[in-house]
Amino acid sequence: MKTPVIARPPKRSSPAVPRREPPPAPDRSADAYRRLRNEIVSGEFHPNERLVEADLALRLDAGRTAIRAALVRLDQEGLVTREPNRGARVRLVSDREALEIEEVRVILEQMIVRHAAQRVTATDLRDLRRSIVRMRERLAQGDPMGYSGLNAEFHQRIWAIAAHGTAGRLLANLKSQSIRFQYRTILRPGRTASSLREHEAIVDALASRNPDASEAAMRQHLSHVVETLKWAIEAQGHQPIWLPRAASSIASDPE
Amino acid sequence: MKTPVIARPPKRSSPAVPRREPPPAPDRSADAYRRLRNEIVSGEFHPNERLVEADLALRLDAGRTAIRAALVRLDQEGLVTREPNRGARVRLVSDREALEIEEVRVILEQMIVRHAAQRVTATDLRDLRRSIVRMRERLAQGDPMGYSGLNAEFHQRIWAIAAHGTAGRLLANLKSQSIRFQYRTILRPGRTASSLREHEAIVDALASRNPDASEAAMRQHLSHVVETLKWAIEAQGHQPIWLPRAASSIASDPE
DNA sequence: GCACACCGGATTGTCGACAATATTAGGCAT
DNA sequence: ATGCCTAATATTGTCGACAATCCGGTGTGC
Repeated sequence: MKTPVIARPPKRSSPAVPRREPPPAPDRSADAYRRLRNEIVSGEFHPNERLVEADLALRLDAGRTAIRAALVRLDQEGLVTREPNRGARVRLVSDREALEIEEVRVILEQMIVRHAAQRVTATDLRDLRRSIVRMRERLAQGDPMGYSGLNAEFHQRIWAIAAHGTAGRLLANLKSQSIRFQYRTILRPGRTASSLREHEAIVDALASRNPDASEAAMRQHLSHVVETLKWAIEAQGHQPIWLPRAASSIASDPE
Repeated sequence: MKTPVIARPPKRSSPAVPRREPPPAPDRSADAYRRLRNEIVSGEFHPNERLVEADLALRLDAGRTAIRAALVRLDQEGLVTREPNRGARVRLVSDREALEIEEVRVILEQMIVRHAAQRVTATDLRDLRRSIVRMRERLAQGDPMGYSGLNAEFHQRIWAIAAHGTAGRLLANLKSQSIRFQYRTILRPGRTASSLREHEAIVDALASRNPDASEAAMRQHLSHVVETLKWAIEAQGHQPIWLPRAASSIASDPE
């Protein structure tokens, strides 16, 4: 074993007298990563679509080096797959995997809302209620897409309140992987209305600062989300209208 | 929105008539990643130690390109941190973070053992019992390190039985991040013996194929693990004999 | 002695070129 | 037409060189 000595932490330039506001470093590499990631999660590419480094470099106006680094990160993140000498493609998450992801999400969110219940402040509750008001507006306007966005924001707000970095990171990552499925769940008729009611229940439980009640409310909500996801998968499986005939071999592809 | 068309999956060369067994591609890049990762989790570097690309390239006999890719992966994985233009260092996980990680691990393991209870086969049970026998041997020999290794193997075996890829990946990743803490928990007197008993209880519960009982047994086990972790953190905090005086500023470093 | 600007070495970030490998297309015999 | 071998192309993987940036030390004015 090695001598158990700890190294000094990196010395950040002490901001005692900040000479000048450091202009946000351009950092073309991280930028390319962010943009590529955005394009993938927002569905700019088809699942399994090849991601050719040179093309991406042109498209994102970045060097191949930056693209390469971005692809490595996205691979580790589970958004793309890379095979040696064969390049990268958008990772297709299977139905089974989507359910796995949702299952993990359920227990993580339960854990996190429990933390949130113990730390929530009056300000937090006010913000959450405002979110709900805006969701109600979208519901009234019949704007399920807008509602979905606010829904994501709502949950992220709870993550922030819980201040559980580890769980929050994992949840964010899982969400980005399964986002394609979440699009479909929006379309279930009547789902939005009940979702709103469940969110209200969660806020009420948080307001009571009762971890058990909060977890229960969250479980109630997420059980319906899982149900809706299963419905969406079923519906998709029976109506693969968007699949070219040749690609039907996917289902039978042995792996 | 885009035309919802799915791309064809990659065509693997059909192994109908495998002309020749493809010798496992050398793949120096992935190799560098594995070795660097190994050296980090096995404690070859101090926490916060700088990881200079050129040095690593020499040390691992790899190009700087490969090292660079490995560092990007390890960053995404949470084992190192990278700051733009300032290089990479071994990530130091704080006490708080270690507890967060363990907390997530607890709920994931509970979920996974529940799956395992529904899928466990006679062969699986036999293997688990063999693991226990070997653990008992190590305990008798007073070899806590060896026991710890078998302990890890035991849990991984359960992950494999559960066949929950998503949760398994997350657990493996969490474990590698907090491994430095796990070393310390080994030293708690009497812990090994009770740990063994708890493992036996888990196997018995799995043998009954009862998810609730299995989860309870796992919870019982992990609650003690958390307890031991807290003990280890406490003990360390009061005896920072291995900390150079100057580095005591770590605790007060605001971030 | 202190604050500050500046310089030199060390290290990371990026690019272009080339090698290694996979994929496709074409030719040819059956 | 089909199957198989070979050549041509497309794409990824790697290296070396250089630019950009950071860190530490040194000198200077006050």
